[in-house]
Amino acid sequence: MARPPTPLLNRERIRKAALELLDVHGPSGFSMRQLAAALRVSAPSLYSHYATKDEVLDDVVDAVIADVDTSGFRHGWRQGVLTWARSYRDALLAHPGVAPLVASGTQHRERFLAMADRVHGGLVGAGWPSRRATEISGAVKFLVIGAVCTPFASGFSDDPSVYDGRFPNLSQAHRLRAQAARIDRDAFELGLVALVDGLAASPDAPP
Amino acid sequence: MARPPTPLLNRERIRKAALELLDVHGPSGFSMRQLAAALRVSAPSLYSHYATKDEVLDDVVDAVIADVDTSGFRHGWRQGVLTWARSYRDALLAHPGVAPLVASGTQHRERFLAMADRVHGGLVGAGWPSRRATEISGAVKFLVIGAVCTPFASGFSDDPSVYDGRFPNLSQAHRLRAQAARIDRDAFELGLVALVDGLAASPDAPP
DNA sequence: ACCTGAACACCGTTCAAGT
DNA sequence: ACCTGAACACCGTTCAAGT
Repeated sequence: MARPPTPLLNRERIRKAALELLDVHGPSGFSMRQLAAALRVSAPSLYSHYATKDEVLDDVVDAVIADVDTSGFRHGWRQGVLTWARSYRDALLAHPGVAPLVASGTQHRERFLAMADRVHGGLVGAGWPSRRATEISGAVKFLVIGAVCTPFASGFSDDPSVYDGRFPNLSQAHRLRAQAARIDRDAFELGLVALVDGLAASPDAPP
Repeated sequence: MARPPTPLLNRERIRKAALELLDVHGPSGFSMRQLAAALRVSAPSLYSHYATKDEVLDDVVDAVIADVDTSGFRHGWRQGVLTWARSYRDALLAHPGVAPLVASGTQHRERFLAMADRVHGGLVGAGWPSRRATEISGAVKFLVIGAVCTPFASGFSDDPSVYDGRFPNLSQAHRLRAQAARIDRDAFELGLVALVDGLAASPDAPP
């Protein structure tokens, strides 16, 4: 079936199937051949719509980032940063397979730049020096990316005998795994609020 | 040359060559076949010493983590956290290819647990409730991993025309790239100090 | 025990060929 | 323009064979 009357594929269909494949099988289970199979098409067909695998993944990241909320700066820089960071984390947490792609990408995409632009504008508009605004954006992004790339609590074993004796301070660590999602969120929230509080207390902080 | 009198390989030689290969070619350029070639050996030979590629990478991570300094808790929890976070970042920044491996790994390795144990012990010993200590460890780790996985400033383009008009707040963004390393460090330092300051100001903070 | 070449089931991507 | 099968240069890993 070559050149069917109505095209079998378009970028949107490919992007949606790619996101689904990432969600279900994770980044390591994602391949152009698997993606093509999910779309009931041969692998080279994808190259009529995307030049490379990375371009497909770039588009997926872009779509996920679209949900990030930068409107909070209307209510001051603190609220702006809190809303941005939380919605950024939420968006990536909804698609864990996408997080590593955000971390490693060079992110020249429109939506990334638009997001960075609004955040920087919000901070400078509130009175932060441009230089400080850049650093604050960076620090918050680090926290979000870290929180989303490396689930902290789930990194521990759920077998208590792993810790017994050898790591006395982690003797309760096996309980971490059971509540991993909550602990990861609490750790993120603690870090985010402490960071914003610390910034508010700094000498050059705007009111 | 089968079964030579003196073995050609051992885990240490493999691990060192693997780290070098990662440093030079990055994670995407790392393969068991390339590693074997660097050691002037056939690829299957590696499987006499490591069961899988992941096991090799695990060992490399473990060796890099060995440099992390958790001794600062002798001088109080603030100094402990600052020293830990900075040396953790330094260790990973010295081997950028290793950072994504730390982020994605489940990290059951001895040295990870030993590090987590000392940090948790240091925080609890200083007077933080165990629960809070876990969250603080997590938040700091998020910041470090984020800082090391996703170079912030270098994610921007060095072509000014990319920003002109469309992203007014980023009009100076092309200057970021030139000083990317310094800006990334400043953003990390700002975030780290603000986080520790914010923690120190919290209601349940020990003296 | 430790190394080898051959082989299996995968990759991303290119290309000539079809409509 | 859009899709196909065949092919190229790669993967990680297994396995029988050698010493």
